Amino acid sequence: MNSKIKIALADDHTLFRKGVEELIADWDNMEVVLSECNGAELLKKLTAGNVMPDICILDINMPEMNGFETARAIKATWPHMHILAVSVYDTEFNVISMLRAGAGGYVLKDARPDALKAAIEGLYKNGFHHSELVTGRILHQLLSQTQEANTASLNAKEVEFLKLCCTEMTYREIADIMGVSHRTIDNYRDQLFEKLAIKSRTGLVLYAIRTGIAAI
Amino acid sequence: MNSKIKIALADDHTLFRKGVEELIADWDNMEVVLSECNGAELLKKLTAGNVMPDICILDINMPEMNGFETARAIKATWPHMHILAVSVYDTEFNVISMLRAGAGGYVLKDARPDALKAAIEGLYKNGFHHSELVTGRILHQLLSQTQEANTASLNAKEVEFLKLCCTEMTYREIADIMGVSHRTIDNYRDQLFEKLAIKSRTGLVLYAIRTGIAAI
DNA sequence: TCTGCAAAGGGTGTTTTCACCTTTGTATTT
DNA sequence: AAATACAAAGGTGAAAACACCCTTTGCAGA
Repeated sequence: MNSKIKIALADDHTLFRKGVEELIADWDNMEVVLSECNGAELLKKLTAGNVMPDICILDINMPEMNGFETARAIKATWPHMHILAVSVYDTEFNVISMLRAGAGGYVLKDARPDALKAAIEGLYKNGFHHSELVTGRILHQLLSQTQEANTASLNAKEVEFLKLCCTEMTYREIADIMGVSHRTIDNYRDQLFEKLAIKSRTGLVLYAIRTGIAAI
Repeated sequence: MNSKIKIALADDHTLFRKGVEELIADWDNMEVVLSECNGAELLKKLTAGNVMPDICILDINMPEMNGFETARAIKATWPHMHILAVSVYDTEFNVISMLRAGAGGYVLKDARPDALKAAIEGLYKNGFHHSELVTGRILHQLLSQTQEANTASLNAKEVEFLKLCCTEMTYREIADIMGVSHRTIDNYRDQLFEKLAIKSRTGLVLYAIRTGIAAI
């Protein structure tokens, strides 16, 4: 064996992160060289350049800088860095967005440890690793949708609106907070309905929470 | 040292659970004797009676049987069992409900490992363990509220209804699924509004997700 | 047996949400 | 200068959500 696979972790759930560190410590072909609580911290450490990991394991839902943003930022500077996404949710949207952002693999937090190990090894060796589950989901999604639509890049207004939707305020009250007419709020809502294939405020709330846009 | 503190885990996030197992394995005064993916499984194992842990660490958000239900069920049969609640969320409601359900301590998933260790040891020794954060929150909540209201013991119908609220179905559609009149659904909703001090469907959705009633 | 309570369901009216389509102002392109 | 594009905002009507108050039914306890 030449040398160990160097791994960086970013996850705001410290207990989870420490747990993963312990798991990896038990595997003799890899080691954790960086362990940060969010993407911004990890980027700082990477930029400092003291250690350069082979693989970054990123939680999708992080404060400050979430998994999507972090992945894009890392890929922008280090295009060959391998990224493994970790999340509690396995929605098609999450998986696809993370892969689009440059991740080479996707592991759920309720995966078994050997699945994590396999993902890390596969990612290191081949540059990607996908479980059958994820492959199946992605194929289904990519095939079943009529293209576009789900790119779902939301602008700042839409994100702010979505967050406010996750409260008991009516749209009129949200309009007041955002300083626009309630008609404009109607437009925001209708655009999001269209863009995200949603039909109700409840749908917006669920979407915002699942994607981590709303903190809950 | 006499013998190790025997710990049972119940958490549907396998990776997290395995991580905690590893952490505990590093501490020489305790050991994991049971590790299950939900409350129902844990109860089965406890009932089988082959091993009896000193402490049960329960995730609040589990499918099948969540932390609240599991804690109550365990306390009903083994009133002296110590229960440590673990959750991603630190809402007052979660903390208080869990303590009411019989938990002697509450740890967040983003806690540091030594906080977990301290909680386990404190719980074993004193029967309870509360961080200053949790103590402060509870005091605030208990003092600031005008009593009652938040007992919030929901019956099976209400729980089913809340879960269905976390979809894009209208109340009429929910009524069809539940096999009751949409008038009855109005009653369920109005009762929950009253009971939980909520004013809108969005509020119900947020409540259901925060408490783990809805899986999301 | 009577009483009272709780669950299921109904009536009615207001507010909010949703759908769809139009107008206005402003900035950018050609 | 004209054409284009887009965000903001208005109009209108239908559906859904919310509020409040009422009746029936069944069942448990005095």
